[in-house]
Order: sequence, then structure tokens, then C-alpha cells
Amino acid sequence: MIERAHLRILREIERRGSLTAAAGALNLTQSALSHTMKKLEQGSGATLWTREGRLLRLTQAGEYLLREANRLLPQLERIDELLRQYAEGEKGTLNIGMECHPCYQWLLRVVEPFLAQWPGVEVDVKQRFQFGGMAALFNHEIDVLVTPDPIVREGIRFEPVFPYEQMLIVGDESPLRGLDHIEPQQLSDQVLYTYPVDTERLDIYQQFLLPAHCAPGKHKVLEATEIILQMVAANRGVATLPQWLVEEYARTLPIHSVRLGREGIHKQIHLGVRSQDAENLHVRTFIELAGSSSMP
Amino acid sequence: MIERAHLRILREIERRGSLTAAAGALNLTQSALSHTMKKLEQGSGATLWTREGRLLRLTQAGEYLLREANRLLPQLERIDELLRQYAEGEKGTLNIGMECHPCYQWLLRVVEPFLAQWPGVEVDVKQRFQFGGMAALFNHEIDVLVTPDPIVREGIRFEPVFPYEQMLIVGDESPLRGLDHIEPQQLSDQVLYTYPVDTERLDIYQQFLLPAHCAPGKHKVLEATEIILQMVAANRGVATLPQWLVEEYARTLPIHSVRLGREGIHKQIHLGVRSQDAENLHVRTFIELAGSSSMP
DNA sequence: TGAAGCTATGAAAATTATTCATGAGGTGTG
DNA sequence: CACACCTCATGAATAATTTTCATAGCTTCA
Repeated sequence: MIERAHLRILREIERRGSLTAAAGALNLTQSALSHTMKKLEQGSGATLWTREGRLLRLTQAGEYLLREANRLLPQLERIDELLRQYAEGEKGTLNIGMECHPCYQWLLRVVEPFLAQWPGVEVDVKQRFQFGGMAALFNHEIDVLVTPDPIVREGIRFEPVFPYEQMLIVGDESPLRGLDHIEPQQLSDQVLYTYPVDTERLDIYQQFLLPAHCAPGKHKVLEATEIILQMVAANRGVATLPQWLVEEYARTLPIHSVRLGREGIHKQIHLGVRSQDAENLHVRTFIELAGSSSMP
Repeated sequence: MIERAHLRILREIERRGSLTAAAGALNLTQSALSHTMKKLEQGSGATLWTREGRLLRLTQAGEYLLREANRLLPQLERIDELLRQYAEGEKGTLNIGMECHPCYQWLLRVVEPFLAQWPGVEVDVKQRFQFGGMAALFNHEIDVLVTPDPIVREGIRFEPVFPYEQMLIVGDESPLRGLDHIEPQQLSDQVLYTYPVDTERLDIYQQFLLPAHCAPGKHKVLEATEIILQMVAANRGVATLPQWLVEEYARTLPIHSVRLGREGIHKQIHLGVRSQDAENLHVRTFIELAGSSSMP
């Protein structure tokens, strides 16, 4: 019934004082305005104004509608503007999912310039997914997945960001300390600490132990990276960590890294996005910033 | 840019889950909705939803717009409804102007059933007018003028409501007390109290004293009816009052009424309204209630 | 009293919205 | 896995609405 046009006409009549002037401001003819408002009057039954000589006097209904116009039109105009901002990527939320537990510090270094570049955009980081990061990406729970294990799937596009080597870390008193590399068998009498994830997602199993049909002496899981490191530092067992993180923690903790196998386990962090979002401005910016971030 | 139709479509899509179902609910075809929304997307640049299999998934911009739709549509619908109420006379404000100082109590007896009959309508009473009641009526400051002195003018219609006789009131010890009537000369040595209005609007001057080229001994003005009455009761002077009010006050104050001249001064209270409002439902009701109110 | 300004209105023209017809997927079932 | 059945997008045709044009009626002002 009542349309944006009616509100605009009424507001402009108040501002300019006459139908003719309002018509000019709206790039329409006086006749168009007259017809439009007449139709509203017929539809609602209410008279909006009466003519007195050459001036229009708003009725009570007209005054009421004018108040509503002055209240609602700015809101509609704000919607137009925000829609444009969404279109330009100036507004929105980038939901980032993390499947790489130790990558958090690296992520913060990417998010910082991203936020600076897109002041209107929010960033949220999620680290727990009921059905895994890929499912979360499909669900639209997240828009970007940070993972060392890309899964090729229709509709998802992965971009490599930086390579790293996964290392074994041992304490000061470990017999493995100082070796050039270790073989799978050498873990048979060790306690292995990992994050509490499926062994299918643990490279030390998939790429090192299982191919050699080996297993660690014992496998214990812990949530927090810091606690795992404390355990290793206390010579209570061994763990794996990206090389770049070892360097960081080795400055403050008595831990040492050893290559896993003669060739080592070489990994790469990937960013996964839905193909349909790949051209999205936020997403592109984020991937570019991630790619150019100083390698950790 | 954004129109009510867009908001309606989006809300209906959310409610029904599909474009087709939404189209049914809006009595349109699926094609119409698709075209309409596509046009909005092209105009704003923002994508509102993406197809995933057979379901539509709102983008962030779409979610935003949906929130706005759920917020704004009820407001627009309320406007439609209120406009209809204005049309039906179920809503509005009746501004009543009083040029008859002592009529206030009578007015209250008319307003009461009026408010009961029109629960959505407000009543406001004004008693002071910078340029007089007629001007206020022309200005739309008031919608109804209660006055004993109708002025015939184009665009204003008057309806007589009830007749009354204007009486002189005197105190217990007044020499005029108990007379059948008085002549103008008999006021020459009296103090006359009136409301502070132009003598042109005082009947005792216009219809009694001036035709006989007389004047009161002294003329003092007071705002409040009660104070005037106190003065008369204290035998400090005389005043005029409608007969029906004398009866009321005489119960509690030592005052008495005397006819002004052999024939008395006979007046009639009128209601004035703008001709254009004469058919207005509120106004008609008010006039009818006033006419049928038990004579004071 | 005449010129100029403003609005309302009917008819014509222009624009916009809607439908129709169809195609391109996706879903589910036997 | 083929087939029926959905759903949505799209171009062209059609319907409806909006806008303009032309004009008349009033009012104001000099």
C-alpha cells in the first residue's frame, strides 16, 4: 500500500513547500506526484492534504505520514548505502576456520593488515568443527579454512600459502637428541604427545609410522600446545611441531628438533575457500595477504 | 532503490523456504520475484543469495536485508493500518477552542461520551488565542470553536447548541437584589467585574450599556470565574453570568441574579467548524453530542 | 483585470512489472 | 541410473502502472 515513493513525495513537499517544487527535486512532473498521491489517498481512504489557495495544508493523517517519512526514509537510504558497501566488500564478516593448531600466531599477523585494509569488515576465527573444517566450509560456517591437509573437492579451492617441515621435538635428556634424523622404529619405546585429533590427520602416523608398520610406545593426547611442550621439556615424551614453531619455543624451553626420516616430512599450509567466493574481494585480499606474509 | 516489494519478497522467501512458495504467498509468479530481485541486485551491486542445489542460501548482504525486512515491514504495515484508521475517523485529535469562559463544565459533559465513542481519538481544549477564536479556526489551531458570538464568514459553519440568558449577579447586600430587572442607568454607580476581553465581546456593553449610552461606575477585570464570584459575594461589585451557571454557584455562594433589561439578554452557544470539516466523522459526532447534551 | 503560479485531471505515451514458455540444473525413487 | 519431479533463471511477450502532456480551475499579486 504505502510505498517509498509516497514517503519521498511527502517529505519533499514539506521541504520545498509545493508540489511543483517537490516534483522538480524528484525529477518528476507535478502531475506525476499528484497522481501518485491521489492513488494512495484512494487506496487508504485517508485525505493527506487539502488545498488552501495555493498552499497545501497537511491533514492530521498527512502530518502523521510525514513524521513516518522523516523517520523511515533515512533508514531506507541507509540500507541502500549498506547494500552498496556489501557489494564493494566494504562491509561483512570473514569467518576463518583453523585446522592447524599451531598456526594461530601466524594468523594474527595476517589478520592485522587485513583489518587495517578493510575497516568495515569483521573477522572471526573458529577452531572447533563438529564435522571437520571441510564441512564447516560447505556449511558456510566459515569462509576460509586454514589447513595443512587440503582435500580436493568440487566447489572448494585451495591455495598453498607457505611450506614447512614437520619435526620431532625431544627434551634435553632424550637419547634421540642431536641425531641427524630418526627412523620409525626409534619411536617404539617413546611416549608420543599429540593434539586430540584423529590419527588420520596426524602426519607422523600417516607419513612416518604407519608406512613402516610401527607405533609409538605410548600415545597421549593434550589440547594445549604449551602443555605438550612442557611435557617434552620435562623429558616425559616426544611430539611433533612445525620447524618454524620449534625455533620460536626453543628460545625459552629446553627442546630440540630432529628430522623425521631421512627426507623429512614436508608440508604446506593451504587456505581453502568455496569456489563461488574465490572472487570475493575480502577473500581475495585475505589470500593475498596470507601469501605475502613473511614466512613464519 | 530498495522498495517495499523487495523486503516483502525476502521475508516471504525466508518464511516459505523457496521462491516458488513465496511467489504463491504474494500472488505472483516465481518469475516475477526472480526478475524483481535480480533488478535489485543489479542496482545495488550486491548478491543477495546463491543457489545451492534447490535451496537458496542468503549471502551476508541478504541476511542483512532480511533483518531489515523483518524490522521495517511491520512498521510499514502499521502505517497502512493507521492511515485506514485516520480515514475511518478512528484516529486523530479533535482540537476544541473555547471562547465561552464559563462553558468549561458543560464541555466536559460532552467530551466524556465523545471519548467513549471514539477510543482512538484524542481531544485537546485550548482557551487562549492570540488572534481570536475565528483566526484559530482558520489556522487549524483548533477544529471546533465553542462561542456565544458566531461570526458569519465564508468557510466557517456555525451550529447553535443551546440558548441561555445572560444575567446580572449581585451579592446579598446589593440594592439591586430582588429586582425583577434592572435598567442600564442602575449600573452607573456599580463596580462591574468581567473577564479580561475586549468590550466588543462583552454583551453587557454591546447589548445593554452602550445602546443606552451608559457605563458602569467602575470596570475591573479578573481572569478566574471563581474570583469574580467571590468579589460579587463580598458585595464588592456585580458581574454577568449565564443563568444556568448562576443556579449552580448560588447553591454555595450568597449571590443572586437579576434580569438585564425588561426583556433580558438572550444568547446562544454555537459550535463553529470549517466547512470542509463539517462532514468529518469526529466533528459530526461532536456536534451531535453537543446538541443532544442535556441543557446545562 | 491580466499575468503568473499552483494543483487536479483525463488521455496518451513511456516505462516497468508480470507472465509465459522454456532451459538448466538438482533430488529422489523404483 | 534413468526418469519424473522440483526449483530457479532468463528472454520475449504482454499487462499494468507510472509518467508526461495538455489543459482547466483557482489563487495571488501587481
